[in-house]
Amino acid sequence: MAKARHSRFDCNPGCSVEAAIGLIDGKWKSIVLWHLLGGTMRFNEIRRTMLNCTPRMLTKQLRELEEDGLIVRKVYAQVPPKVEYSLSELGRSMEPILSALKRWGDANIGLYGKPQGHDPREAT
Amino acid sequence: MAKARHSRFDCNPGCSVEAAIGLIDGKWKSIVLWHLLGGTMRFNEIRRTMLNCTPRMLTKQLRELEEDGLIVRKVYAQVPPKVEYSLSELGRSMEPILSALKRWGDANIGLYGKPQGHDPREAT
DNA sequence: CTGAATCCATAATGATACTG
DNA sequence: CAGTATCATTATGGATTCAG
Repeated sequence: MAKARHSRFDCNPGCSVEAAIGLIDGKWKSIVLWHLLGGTMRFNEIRRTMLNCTPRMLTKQLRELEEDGLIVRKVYAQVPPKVEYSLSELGRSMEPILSALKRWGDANIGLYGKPQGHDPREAT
Repeated sequence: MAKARHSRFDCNPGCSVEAAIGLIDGKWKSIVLWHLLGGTMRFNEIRRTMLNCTPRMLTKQLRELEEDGLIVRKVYAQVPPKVEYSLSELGRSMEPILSALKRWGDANIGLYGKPQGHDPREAT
């Protein structure tokens, strides 16, 4: 959780909705988490799932997710570099939220052809 | 739904997670929706639940939610003005998401004393 | 009461190029 | 491969004032 990057608890102390949403806002966070539900992934592997995300942005989002304790970053000391990202326990506990988002999206905006193409549960 | 304010479907066509999250990001949207789960509310009534939200911001968020078809804005032609906001069917369908957020927040960040103080379900 | 108008500060995101 | 660095742009949020 590091230092409080989120000064967004100004709704009121009990507003946990705000707290929760604060961790998965940002343009790509929820997507990353969703993909990681399917298992460990490497940097470029994640990138390939969202080609419009620049490495700069991806790095930043990953770092924040890591700070918030939602994902785990594992670096292999080798050349070429290898870094793996996976969900922490806390991150995995967001599964209900992510699933709810997915279901809602599929039901209400899934107008773009078949909803999936990459259901994490059927990924490696 | 108006014109596509959300050009955030760049993950991939099936990425409904992104689509869904795109509708409730912003600093206050999820909070507003959460509160409206408890029933119709007026402008300042909503404001009082998040004192750090300026009228400008609240207006903007409400307009966007309206554009996206999540809430309904009802204006009474009278003086002083009276405007009521309530969830649309679509907005109400987000209840699972909002509940998931709330539950997660309560479980993982509810370190600020008793979680509620305003459970919409027990509001008027 | 429910906003709109204006101005401003900062944060978020993006493009591009480069590196160990 | 997994990032950094730099620059530019845009989006977001806020303060304040005004109005029907």
